[in-house]
Amino acid sequence: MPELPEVEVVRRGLHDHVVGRRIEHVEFFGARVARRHLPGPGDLADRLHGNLVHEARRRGKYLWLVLEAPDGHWQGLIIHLGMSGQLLVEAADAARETHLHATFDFADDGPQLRFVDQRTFGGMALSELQPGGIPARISHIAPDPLELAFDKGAVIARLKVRHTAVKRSLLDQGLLSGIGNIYADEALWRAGVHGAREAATLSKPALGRLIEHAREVMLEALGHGGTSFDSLYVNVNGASGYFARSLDAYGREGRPCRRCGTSIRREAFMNRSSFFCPRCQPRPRGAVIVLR
DNA sequence: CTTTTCTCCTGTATGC
DNA sequence: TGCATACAGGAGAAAA
Repeated sequence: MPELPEVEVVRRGLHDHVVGRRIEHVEFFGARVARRHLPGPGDLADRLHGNLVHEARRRGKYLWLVLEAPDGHWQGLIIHLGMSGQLLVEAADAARETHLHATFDFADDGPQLRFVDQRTFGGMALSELQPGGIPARISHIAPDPLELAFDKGAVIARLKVRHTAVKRSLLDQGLLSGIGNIYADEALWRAGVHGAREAATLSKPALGRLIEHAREVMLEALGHGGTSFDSLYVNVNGASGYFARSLDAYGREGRPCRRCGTSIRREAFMNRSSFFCPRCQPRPRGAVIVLR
């Protein structure tokens, strides 16, 4: 499940292996991955032909390649990995993956870029670039906590008027981006806050600490190459990250809390699993937020 | 406007 | 062994 650290690892792979190269030929297998490009995959492939890759950028869980078309027009190719998307750099004659959706060949003798996605929640789309360099199509995605543009005070102010669960707010990519289910649970565990707490009921300092924990846990995960539970998340060379062994809450149901020894619990929340320590993260009194 | 629910997808695990 | 069901969950559309 690629979240910010995992996507950043992939971005660095694109920087190392794709930036500076000219796209020669793109092929899509099926229409699903290019579904957000309304004219269809054939049109998208045509529009990518001959583009020079200037940069690989990221905001939250979104990646984009900064491209210069043959006519001098600059544009962004947005790539989202969804749940199980992978970008792999491989020799053109390497064996075809089962869920291969796209191949990019370049105008050099170097390796191919492939998009492989089992669940096909991922996708690609072209977008104009706004003055700040952010693609217009993801202008609704808020800055992530690792960006210079991230304004912690502004995020705290918006959380203070949110009448919904604080975990739901952490997952809201329009409020702050990059956090998914794993790092939300980790940040909440570190902060000692139950995810069902109404965001507005937390003090500003407590909200600030929560955001800081989210930032720190994602930075640590990045330092370990990201979190992998299986072969679904890998870097462009197909290797897994090893932060999973450092997780304190996510996936640790029934195992002792590393802080107090209490058994970690798992509960369904927002149609997802939430892992928390019932002692360090007490359920909000009065339970204003409905769990389902 | 804010908040919640539904839907997309397929491999893996589990129960009967 | 086979079949049904639950689960993993990001994000956008639609509904409330």
